Amino acid sequence: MAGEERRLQILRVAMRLFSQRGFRGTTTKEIALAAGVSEAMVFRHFATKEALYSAILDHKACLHDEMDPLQIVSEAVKRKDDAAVFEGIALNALTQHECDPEFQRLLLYSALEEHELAQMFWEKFVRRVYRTLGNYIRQRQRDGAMIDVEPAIIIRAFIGMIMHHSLNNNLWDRKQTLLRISNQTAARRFTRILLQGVSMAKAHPVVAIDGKKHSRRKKASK
Amino acid sequence: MAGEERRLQILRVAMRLFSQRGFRGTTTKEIALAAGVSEAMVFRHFATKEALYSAILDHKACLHDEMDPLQIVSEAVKRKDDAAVFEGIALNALTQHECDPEFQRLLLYSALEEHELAQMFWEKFVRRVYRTLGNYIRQRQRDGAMIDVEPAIIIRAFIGMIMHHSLNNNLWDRKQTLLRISNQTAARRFTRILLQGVSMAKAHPVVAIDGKKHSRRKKASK
DNA sequence: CAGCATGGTAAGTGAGTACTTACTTCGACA
DNA sequence: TGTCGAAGTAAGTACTCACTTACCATGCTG
Repeated sequence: MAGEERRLQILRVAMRLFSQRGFRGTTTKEIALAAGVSEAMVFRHFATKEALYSAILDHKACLHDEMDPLQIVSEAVKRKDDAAVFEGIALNALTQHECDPEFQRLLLYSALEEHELAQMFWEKFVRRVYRTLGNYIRQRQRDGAMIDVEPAIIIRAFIGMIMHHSLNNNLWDRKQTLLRISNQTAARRFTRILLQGVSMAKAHPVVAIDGKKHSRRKKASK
Repeated sequence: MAGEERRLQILRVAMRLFSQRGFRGTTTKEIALAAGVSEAMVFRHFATKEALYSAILDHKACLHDEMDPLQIVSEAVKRKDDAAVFEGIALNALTQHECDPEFQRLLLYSALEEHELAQMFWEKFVRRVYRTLGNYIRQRQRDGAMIDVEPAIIIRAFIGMIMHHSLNNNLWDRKQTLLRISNQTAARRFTRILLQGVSMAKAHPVVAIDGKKHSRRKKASK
């Protein structure tokens, strides 16, 4: 097998094992075995185990580098179609997490182990999401379409729903015993809750036991 | 130092180290050193490293066992004061995560490493939250106070906001550069978004569980 | 005082672990 | 055909790991 080809193969195998067992939990021998070569070959292609790990995170991270999450919904952004914007982002994220559950595990491991490349991913990717999506939200607030709270809070609530749902599906509750819905449905429902939650609609009436309505304290905020 | 006392001391030290570096990333020698005893003492109190780990998770988990998250807001539940119910739960969780960031890390590590006790925690604690909070939500749906979607979705959205926010604060963005708000504010804002998001208000007429009539988008004009 | 339970340690042990070295195989091509 | 370089390996090396053994010290009790 040619050099570059083998290198990639080892990389892929290692990626799988690292994501399953973490950095310290995976031995170079196991990687070699799973790749069908001797341990020495692993060290011919990657100077150290650490270098192999870094190569993997680099490889993964650079895929996400190019991707601007708002680009995929740029049409909807232009139309100011909030539902399409948020649903698009949600569906895209959920689908990606579903197709590549390795990545989430890898990222979590590296965050826990405080690997610098996890932080790099955060700086580059997450920060950009907060910036670009934040800009969009600010725009919509100026339009009078959304309540005037710090955009970062709205983003955190939204990303929280999505990430937590993904985390549930491929870490905690893989059988989906607590909640089994399609990504489409999840994206639609979460978006609906978020958008109605930040819309300008007046505070919702709370129906009490006696059936009387007493409006909740004037928009608790501030 | 007396036996039981030493045992607890080793447990606490190990808890700290395991939460920082994970199970495989922590050596028994380090634990002994940090506890100021010889390695042999660790093994006098805990048969194996695994047993020590289990003792820790047990210790932590049993604290959470007794705690019913709805109990803390039982007054509000009786009054059917949704805002107080959800805000109380959120604030309680956020505060706990802030006081004891070790626990979240420990739980994440053990979930990634597929330790059975992480699953036990999930089964016992999370499942109960979904059950009891689900019952409350169903009640409120019958009252006509909340939209008729699967309660688990609402719960997932809510817990997602909270957990993700905590995870941000003590794993990804400890300096809180992206969003720095008090737990009170976070609880209030998240609750507001959720409750308005699931209220019967007509802000976003997304009819159709069946998906027939998608007449959202009406604010394009602005 | 002997006996012994309790709290403690120094110095191992064998099984890994990351990484190295010295060697073989084999196809391309001058 | 000879040789050169790249793909590949078996068998180390030096070290770390969880766990053990054999022993010490103190103080309590009959």
